[in-house]
Amino acid sequence: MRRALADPDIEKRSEGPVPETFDPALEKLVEDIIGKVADKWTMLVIETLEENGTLRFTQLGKTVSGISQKMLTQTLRRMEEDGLVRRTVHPVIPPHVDYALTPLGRSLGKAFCGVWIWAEKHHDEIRRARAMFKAKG
Amino acid sequence: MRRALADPDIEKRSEGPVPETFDPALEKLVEDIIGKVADKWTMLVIETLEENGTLRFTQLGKTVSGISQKMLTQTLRRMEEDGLVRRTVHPVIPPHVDYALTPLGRSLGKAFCGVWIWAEKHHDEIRRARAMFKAKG
DNA sequence: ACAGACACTCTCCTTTTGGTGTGTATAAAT
DNA sequence: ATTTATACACACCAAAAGGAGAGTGTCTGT
Repeated sequence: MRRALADPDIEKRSEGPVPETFDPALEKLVEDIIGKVADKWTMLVIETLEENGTLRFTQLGKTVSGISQKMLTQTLRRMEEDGLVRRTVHPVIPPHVDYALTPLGRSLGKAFCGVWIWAEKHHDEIRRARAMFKAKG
Repeated sequence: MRRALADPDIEKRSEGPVPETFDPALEKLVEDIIGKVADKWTMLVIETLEENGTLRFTQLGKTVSGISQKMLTQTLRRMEEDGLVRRTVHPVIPPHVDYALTPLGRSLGKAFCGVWIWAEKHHDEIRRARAMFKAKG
């Protein structure tokens, strides 16, 4: 993926993860999506909803450790816009709104799973790498 | 993963991606790692190095579309610190430095692959969701 | 009459992020 | 003597991210 390089001896020996069609607009969209879904809060919200099923706003706020109200609202809105969560408003008083993952959101959760597992699996290796780096530079 | 919820009827029906030990410090480390590796530039650099193998600084700059020199240096340093890339300095003049993925970096690339594939696979669905959201709100 | 619950919104402020442009060391080439 | 190439570092500045806290509407409970 991604063209370029003025240098001739690079190129080929590629084998990108996905068979590409090299549409620059689509590429931009995909990068945009990646930029959004790879957001820390998005990932944590997905994880929380995966584990707990449907949750209300304040419950989410308590569960996603360290998130501010503002960020929670913002994250949820964007996720709703992208079709990752379904927002259900029950018109009662006091207000009752709950959030659940859509199938799309759940599929993203699975895709992320690989990264979580990677992090859990390799954190030791990373800590050692950091120590080495600090020690020798 | 992650405790809490004052609500009793939540809890259980969990089944997190990874068998946890609930060490809060480790959890923080993992979140920190996620926060760093899920960075846009990190992902793009990994992808570029995966496709092209060893590259020099300026080649990377040209290949990773839109990255500034500053961000490239910064990203590479952090990746080096975390053991994702190996930085090799050839003491010649003019300077020659090249970068390659470590096995750890390559394994992260594979983990990310799932997210890339997800994005490529579902971008249509997302576009439709966005259109719907704009239309009805 | 007043407080409380809920799901926000709005404003203010600080921190972080990231771009641009300039400087540097050194030797070879012009 | 000047230019070129390389891999940055550093300083300055604009924009974006994100936290804190107050406000809002409406009904219920005291």
